[in-house]
Amino acid sequence: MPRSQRRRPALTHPDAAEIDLLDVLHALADPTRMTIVRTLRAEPERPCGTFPVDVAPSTLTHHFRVLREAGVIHQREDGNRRWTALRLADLDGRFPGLLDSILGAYETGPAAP
Amino acid sequence: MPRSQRRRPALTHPDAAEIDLLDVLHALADPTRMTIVRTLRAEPERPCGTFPVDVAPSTLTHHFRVLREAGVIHQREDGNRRWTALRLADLDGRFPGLLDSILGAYETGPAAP
DNA sequence: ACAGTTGTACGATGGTTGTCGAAAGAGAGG
DNA sequence: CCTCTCTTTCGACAACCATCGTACAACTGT
Repeated sequence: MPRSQRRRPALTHPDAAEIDLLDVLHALADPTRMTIVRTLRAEPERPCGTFPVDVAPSTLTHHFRVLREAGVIHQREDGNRRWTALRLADLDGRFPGLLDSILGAYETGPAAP
Repeated sequence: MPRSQRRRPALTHPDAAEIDLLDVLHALADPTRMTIVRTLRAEPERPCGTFPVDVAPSTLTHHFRVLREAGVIHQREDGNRRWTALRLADLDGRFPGLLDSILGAYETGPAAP
């Protein structure tokens, strides 16, 4: 039986119209989550365990939930893996240009010493 | 003796080059602070006590410190008052277009019910 | 059936945060 | 001097958050 038919808490994603800006900002205001989002922009979809972050798996699950409940990422199940993708269209539909602006600002580089 | 010469902890503002994006995002990811910044964009400078927020004065002081240490606002003392202003030029110099993009996104309105 | 892989759930923990009230400092004005 | 206004500091509190280890569940392969 595939996971999508299991009797377990399904992956909850907010509607595009329900995405709250403050939730998005809070989700992005964390170095680990920012790394996840940046990695995800370069590649359309990617399994959970393949992100260049240095935290425990359970911590990674926590960060994915924060991003998912904020409406930043989408996760789908496929066999044993959970594929993660940016909700680019939804985010850009609700807040045009915002994600590019924030990610672009991040590329400007860290603060000077 | 004016306040600027007092023996009290001076107002510390980070250098423009030291402004960290994650700190800015975290500072803006709060409804009270977002209201402060939005109010500040409409008016160039404004005394502390005149913001349309519904929190205790000590809480307001706390939020001003978060915004100031993130480099979002500048505060100067004048007699009995503390004038607060957006660091628009510094912010836009470091992260061009970012603040407009975020505030514009906020004007898009709250999440649908 | 069995072992390996992938990711989650739970419980705990130390740190951070938003909130407030009470007290106090500093200036303006009488 | 005394009082009033504006704002801060301190101490406290509950809530939240990032982190981890352990245990577990589901799928994949042999």
